[in-house]
Amino acid sequence: MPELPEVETSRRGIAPFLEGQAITRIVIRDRRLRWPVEPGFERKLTGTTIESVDRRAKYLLIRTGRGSVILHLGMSGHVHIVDTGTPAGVHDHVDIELASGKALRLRDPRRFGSLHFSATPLEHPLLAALGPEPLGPDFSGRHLWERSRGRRVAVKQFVMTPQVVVGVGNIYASESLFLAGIHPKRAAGRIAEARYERLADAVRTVLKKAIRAGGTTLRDFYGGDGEAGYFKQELAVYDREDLPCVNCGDPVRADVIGQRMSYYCVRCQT
DNA sequence: CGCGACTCCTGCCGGC
DNA sequence: TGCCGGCAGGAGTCGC
Repeated sequence: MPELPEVETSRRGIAPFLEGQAITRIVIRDRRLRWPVEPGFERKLTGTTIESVDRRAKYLLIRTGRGSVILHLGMSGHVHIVDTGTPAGVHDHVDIELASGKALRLRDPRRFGSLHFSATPLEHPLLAALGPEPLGPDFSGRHLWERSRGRRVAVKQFVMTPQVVVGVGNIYASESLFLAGIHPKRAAGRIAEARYERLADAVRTVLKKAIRAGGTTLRDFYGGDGEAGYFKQELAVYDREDLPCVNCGDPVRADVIGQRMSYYCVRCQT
């Protein structure tokens, strides 16, 4: 669920409920996330007022007068707005209760997500070394080309590295490489700058499209329907093993690259 | 430093 | 129908 588009969709969904609200109480039912939630987390935030909800990479940043909540949803995390006092499910680990009577609730069955507090979140060790935002001004084919010189890893793994560029997860790596016509196993250091320009364009195109589809997901999300994937219909290769390539009709291949399942067209991607 | 393997955890799906 | 193995949209960490 939490690809960059879904995190961005969540941000847009929750921000109106949070901004300007005082935090009245924080309830943590299970501190065992990817890293244990630090003692004193609640104390540092209770009584402060939320100024904005931002996003950096796949991290949500809830900014308050005293510092920021740094929230990562991992593989299975969701945030949603509930009325304070709504009974919590087994995997509803954290509530941030607001003066309005609403609460931000974090649900994360696999507990791969994380929750931190920092006065200077962009300098936090988890965020300090991150690469550029794919939809921001610092991301380009030139950037990918420069960073990939001398690298022998498969380009798919390269483009999924958060220190290279953030927000390109397993789905969008496959989709972007298909759109750019680049074979996912090709060594990152052996791809010309012009092809990286095409890849950068493809990443931007795919992510923007997914964010638009994510807007639709949001309604389902709040309706408690889960994220019945409307953007799933738009996927060209991901999860389409043996189905015809939308471009040439050859069967889509599925293959493990760097311990992650990958999908591509042998004829269209070189 | 780069790279590949491993790790955390639960839910769900397909196959038998 | 029920059980079981395998796999899942992330990414830090470790050993070489």
